[in-house]
Amino acid sequence: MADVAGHLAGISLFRGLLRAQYEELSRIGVKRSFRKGERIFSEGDEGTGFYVVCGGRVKIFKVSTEGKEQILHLCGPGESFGEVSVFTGQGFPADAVAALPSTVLFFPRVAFSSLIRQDPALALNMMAQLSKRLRQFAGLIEDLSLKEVPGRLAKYLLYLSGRDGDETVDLDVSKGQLAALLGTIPETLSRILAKLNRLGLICSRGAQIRILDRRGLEEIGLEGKRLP
Amino acid sequence: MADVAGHLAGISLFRGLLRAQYEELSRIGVKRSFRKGERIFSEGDEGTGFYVVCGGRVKIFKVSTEGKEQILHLCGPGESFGEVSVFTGQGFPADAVAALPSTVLFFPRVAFSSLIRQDPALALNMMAQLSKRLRQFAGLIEDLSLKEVPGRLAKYLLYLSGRDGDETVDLDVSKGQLAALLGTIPETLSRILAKLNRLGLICSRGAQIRILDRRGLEEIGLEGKRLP
DNA sequence: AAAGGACTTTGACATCAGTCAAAGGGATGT
DNA sequence: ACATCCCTTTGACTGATGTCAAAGTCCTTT
Repeated sequence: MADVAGHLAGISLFRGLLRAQYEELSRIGVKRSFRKGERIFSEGDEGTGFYVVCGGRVKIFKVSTEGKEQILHLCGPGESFGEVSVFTGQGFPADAVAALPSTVLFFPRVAFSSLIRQDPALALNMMAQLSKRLRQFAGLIEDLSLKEVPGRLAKYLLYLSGRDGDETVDLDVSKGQLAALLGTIPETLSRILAKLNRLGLICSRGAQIRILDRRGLEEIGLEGKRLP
Repeated sequence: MADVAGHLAGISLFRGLLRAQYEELSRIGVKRSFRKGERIFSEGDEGTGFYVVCGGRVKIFKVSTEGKEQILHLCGPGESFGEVSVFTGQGFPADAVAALPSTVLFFPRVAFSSLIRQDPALALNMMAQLSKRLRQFAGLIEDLSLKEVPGRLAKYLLYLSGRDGDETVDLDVSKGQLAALLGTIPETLSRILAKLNRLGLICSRGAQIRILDRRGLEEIGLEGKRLP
């Protein structure tokens, strides 16, 4: 229990709450562990609550009838998922699988609802979380509909390097998963990485990618320039 | 004022509030009118509040550098938009334009925030609204990434006919706008409509479309079947 | 009724990206 | 060290969809 309460402090969804709320949260939160690849829920399952990632990584995704996968979000420690079904009462809108060995906290819907009713700060944090995800989804829609794959990849590389401020970025997911994140397939991703290498925009060796021409990537990822 | 208060009762975001809250809402809400095509806000504009549509229709969309447009949502009477920037404090994530002559209520951010802090019912309604939009966006991402245009169109036609329960549906948007909603262009939409006609799945005359083979549309829109 | 303009349709074409197949490379476990 | 498996890369090909251009249709305005 003390362990659970410790986690709560570092989770943005639970920032700035009253002491009593933390105790209540750690009382209703249930810790669950999943092996890599293990399924947490499936699209359409009844949403009996939502989750917060403690450790590992959880993949939220959709699958087509032909088996192609589109990742909606990769949730790392401190991030929540499955909130949507708490507030709409329908089934989960997507699948969730542990992309790495993962530990999560599960908060049952009813108990959490009554908690959120009592604490405006918790409600506002939740609205901020939902809004953030909505903004991210709007960006993904924009990318899928209005950018070509090279543009999406360039933007993603800039995003990764922006976090570190570094010229060398490490892909934190396999290339197959990166393809699913960018709305394409591994073969296409591989070809475009090769092309960016040839053009001297990047220098990639395995999961390590050195950015050689940031401006060039910006033209492709942000300004819609096409590859020659 | 009485007029404004009258509107509030029928808006799902404001359902089930205390009488005092309605009065407060009608006090802080500002009515604004827009001509057809008039811009309400642009992506990146500072979000000083959010909107509720009273009459008309508001288009929320993204535009690519080449000018292609992807509609995120068409907001009709009773629907809200621009909420995201209330809770994240960043600029609006997309553009908003009146698709028809429209009247909206504007709720300034700060005043609304304090209101939501006082009334858990309003907070829960807002979370439900955000969740609903999130679910819709997840569906759009799925469609854009995992379905081809015929599938998206078939699904949309089924959606329209489901509302009426009727075999004949009327497109409530121009075909150009429908294309932007489905993530394609008018030429492609036109060709696919022609193909569905040829195959005997529908019979379209202008904006009127009669569904001749519902099962066939379901195979295309829901099961990923390809057109011959 | 005529004229103008916007929306829609059709055709020819280019191209991006997915499919299928096979080879290459790297990690893991025996 | 070796074998196996999985991920990744490359090649040849196909197909869906966007681009460009022109013709057609509908609606509004004069």
